[in-house]
Amino acid sequence: MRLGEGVEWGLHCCLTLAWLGDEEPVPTAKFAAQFELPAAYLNKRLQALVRAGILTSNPGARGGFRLARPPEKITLMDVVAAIEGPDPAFRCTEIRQRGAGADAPARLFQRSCSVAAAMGRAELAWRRELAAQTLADVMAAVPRPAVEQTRRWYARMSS
Amino acid sequence: MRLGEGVEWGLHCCLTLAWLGDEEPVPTAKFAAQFELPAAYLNKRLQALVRAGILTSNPGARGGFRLARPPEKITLMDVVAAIEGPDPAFRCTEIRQRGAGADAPARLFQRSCSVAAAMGRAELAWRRELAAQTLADVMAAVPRPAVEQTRRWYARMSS
DNA sequence: GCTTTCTTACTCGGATACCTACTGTCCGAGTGGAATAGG
DNA sequence: CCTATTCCACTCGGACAGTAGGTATCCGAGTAAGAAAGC
Repeated sequence: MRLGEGVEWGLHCCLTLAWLGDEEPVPTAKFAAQFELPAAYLNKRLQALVRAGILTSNPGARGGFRLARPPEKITLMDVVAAIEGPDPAFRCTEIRQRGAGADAPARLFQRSCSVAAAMGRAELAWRRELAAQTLADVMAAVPRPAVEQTRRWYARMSS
Repeated sequence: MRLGEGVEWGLHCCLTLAWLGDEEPVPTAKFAAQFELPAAYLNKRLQALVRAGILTSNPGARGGFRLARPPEKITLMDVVAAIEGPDPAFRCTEIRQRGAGADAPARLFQRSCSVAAAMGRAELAWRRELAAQTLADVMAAVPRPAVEQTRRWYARMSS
């Protein structure tokens, strides 16, 4: 099982937007320079966040991305779902109904597969934990000097 | 994010072994027939379970797989970890240290990345939920007639 | 000085290539049980 | 009837091909800000 790199990128970009405040939008190129990432591909991921309503984008000169709502109202689940998509990690293909179960009465399969149910409970726990943490919570865990370092870097870049 | 199909296959095979009892080992071919799966590939996954100490295998005629310990002592986490590998789903690549953070004092990065820590908490919740459920628990959730159906199928195959 | 036009820089969105990892197949080696031959 | 040999079915383990999805790049279209030209 693997989460795409885009999740890490998206979270760090949102975090950067959060502590830069809402003064001016940040273009993809700045994020790409900050983290040494491929700009075009990063842009694809940020667009996914826009489609999910987490970011807003402004075209044209001095355009870029902003948070669509305050960091307290953006959960990690929002970001992960926006980038990874809505599909569950475990996908039941109903192998119980194939082969040996093919000629069994359909009544046996009305209740959902117990294996899928158990895996689903675990995944639900994961989603709940993600939904319980907001961008603001993560911000609070970052030491002040690191935040200042980023702020200074952005101030230097915009001059 | 996606879990490989092997997880579903492995769980169903273990479950089948659990309620067939420990009378005689089940070869890969029978599992493959039961679920209509490619035998050689399924065998690869079962070997992974053997390496992890969940199953034991007997070579030679009338050989096959058995559970290495009773179902109460096999958690879903054991099976998932054996097949999916030990790597975490979210992998922190420390992008905070690249670009803008490259010339920052190393002291800023002694504490682990807050984003990785938050994602790690969610993943821990997932693992805990998996570890809290044993094969015996999942067995208990399967209706009796479905179990009988499988038992009959195996009885018919071994004759 | 004010308005209009033009230029520039940026985002958006799609099309495309690449590459990793998952899926699937094949084959030779080794092993244990059963059948067979010999005593 | 007992023992030893042979044979067969099965697992083991690795090598290798195919495929789906994630990664990465490029380019044209549309848009907003600023510069330049005209009134």
